[in-house]
Amino acid sequence: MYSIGELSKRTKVKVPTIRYYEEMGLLSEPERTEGNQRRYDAAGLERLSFIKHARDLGFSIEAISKLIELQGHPDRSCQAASEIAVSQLSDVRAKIKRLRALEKELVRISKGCDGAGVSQDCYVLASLADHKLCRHEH
Amino acid sequence: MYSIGELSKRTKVKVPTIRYYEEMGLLSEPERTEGNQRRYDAAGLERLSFIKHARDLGFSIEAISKLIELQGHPDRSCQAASEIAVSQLSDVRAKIKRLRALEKELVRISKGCDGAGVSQDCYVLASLADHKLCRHEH
DNA sequence: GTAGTGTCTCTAGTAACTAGAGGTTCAAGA
DNA sequence: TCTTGAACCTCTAGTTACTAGAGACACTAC
Ligand SMILES: [Zn+2]
Ligand SMILES: [Zn+2]
Ligand SMILES: [Zn+2]
Ligand SMILES: [Zn+2]
Repeated sequence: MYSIGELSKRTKVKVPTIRYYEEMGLLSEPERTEGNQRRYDAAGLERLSFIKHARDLGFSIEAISKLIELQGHPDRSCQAASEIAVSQLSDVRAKIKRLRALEKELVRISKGCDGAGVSQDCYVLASLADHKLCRHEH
Repeated sequence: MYSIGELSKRTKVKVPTIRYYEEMGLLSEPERTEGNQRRYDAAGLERLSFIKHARDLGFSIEAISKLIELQGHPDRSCQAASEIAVSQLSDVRAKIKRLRALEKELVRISKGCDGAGVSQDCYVLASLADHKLCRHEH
């Protein structure tokens, strides 16, 4: 049996976050000591590792909820899991695309100013004031 | 003079967001009609366009505050502006890096499951349960 | 038995908005 | 001039995924 602090050390998930996951329904309520402290078993540890891994990969709490629900029903179709993964991938790709556009623009903007001048002539400020100076869509 | 709705149309910033920017101190309080409605002049429109553009480029409200402050003092050094732009660029690059790592992993994960199977054998669920299946750092 | 650390619940704060309630003002047409 | 409907007002609360802090209790080791 692990205390919440033990679990935290093993999973690198902070203690308040573990409690938060419980409140959100991702973790089922663990046993308690007579003094009301949480005690987790191996299954609890596994479940939290799953959640941590999914969070690290950018899945939302809601998506993880659905995945865990599915995990609890081994004979159900995994179509939902596949859809969640695909949608997560396309989210990530959309974000990358947007960030690359921003990157290009920001490179131009920061190249245009070395910080040695004066606010009035600053290329950074001028660029923000006028989208027409932009070379790319964003 | 523009009403808040006019301003919203011209800048594509939603009405409640304009009020929010005012509350955050990004926009100075505009004149009001006798009936207490906001009326903006050309300077207000310009200011909001600046904010919108900076937000589109991912700058935080706090960063934009500093940039606007600088804009109000044309003879000050623009070093701060340069630093803000550089730091924004490196933020964006860090995010891209992380997302690319996630993308690789998610490609592997979603390729491993077409949704036709059953939860018990699902590669998506197995991958989330076991980081050792991962091919990349993330 | 006591000290010190860990744990408990509860509230509030973070970023940047967004939604809704309940009420007032404006502009245009009859 | 009157009316009607859209736009506007303030205020509160909700969103996401936590994080921080207060004040009190539990556990472990010496
Ligand atoms: Zn400059
Ligand atoms: Zn631009
Ligand atoms: Zn599957
Ligand atoms: Zn992994």
